[in-house]
Amino acid sequence: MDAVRNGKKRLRSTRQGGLVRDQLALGEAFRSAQTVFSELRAQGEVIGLSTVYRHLQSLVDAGEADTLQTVDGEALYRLCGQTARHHHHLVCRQCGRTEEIEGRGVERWAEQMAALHGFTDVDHTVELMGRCAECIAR
Amino acid sequence: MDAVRNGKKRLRSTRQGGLVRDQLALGEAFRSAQTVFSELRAQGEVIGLSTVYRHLQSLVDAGEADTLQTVDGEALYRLCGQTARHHHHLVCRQCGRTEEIEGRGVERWAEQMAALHGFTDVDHTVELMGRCAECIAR
DNA sequence: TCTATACTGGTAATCATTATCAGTCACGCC
DNA sequence: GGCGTGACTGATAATGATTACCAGTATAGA
Repeated sequence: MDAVRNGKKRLRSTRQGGLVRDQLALGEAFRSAQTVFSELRAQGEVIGLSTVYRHLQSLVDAGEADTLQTVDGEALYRLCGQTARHHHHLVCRQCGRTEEIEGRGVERWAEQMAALHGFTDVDHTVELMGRCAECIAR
Repeated sequence: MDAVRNGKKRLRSTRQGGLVRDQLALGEAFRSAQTVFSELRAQGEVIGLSTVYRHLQSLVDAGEADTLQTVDGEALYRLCGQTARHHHHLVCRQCGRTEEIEGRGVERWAEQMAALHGFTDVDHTVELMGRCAECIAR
């Protein structure tokens, strides 16, 4: 980790921070740090890979971006709906299109399971991946 | 990947294959490939890291082991209940104890969500992590 | 026993991510 | 507007898990 970014220290707004955020804002789909970095560089922007990672992490910490892991362990990011509410994702594994879905059902189920086995402090990871209507049509 | 291990080729039973399997059979908790490797080496067994990875992967392919990813992208393995049935896990993040849980509820929910958004071929990742009763008592 | 070939394991290569650290720049203050 | 502090930047090295290579070995059937 890299010092405390969300502690008392005040944050600065920088060109690079804006770049990362804007780039992420461009699409609906989840993108990896490497991808965002390449895209920015391809546009001729001057920015470092570390910086991209840092800003993505900051966005996640601030609750402004969502993150999830691919099966091969790569982290993907995307700007989060203003929804501070807890939610899950239904991701198209072909085009990356993502639907935010609400999971009251799962939440309840998770709680039940936890209680049933005497667990507490239970977090849950729930992601759905499939093929969206458009990709099927194609 | 490393050639096709579950194709037509017949499999051989080897000392190393047994070692990996036995080691995994020792505990209830999920363990990483690196851990299994270290444990075996610590016991004085002669085995290579590549081999451990290969056998763990084979076990997963054969449906004899379960695998899941930690938040930092490390793959964990454990022998699977004979249950060929689809199931999920409730893992204690402190001691690693794991309960296999059945998720008819989630399955249904996942299907509903998929249908609702026009997705098909939907896979789901559902893992619960918390603290088990014993760890809380301590 | 003999042979074909699946399996092994040390080592090098990948690849995403993180740590370092000197240089830069934003921002509050005078 | 000029200054100083320290947060931010980014090139590079390091890390750590996993995979690819490949020559040598051992298994199972003939």
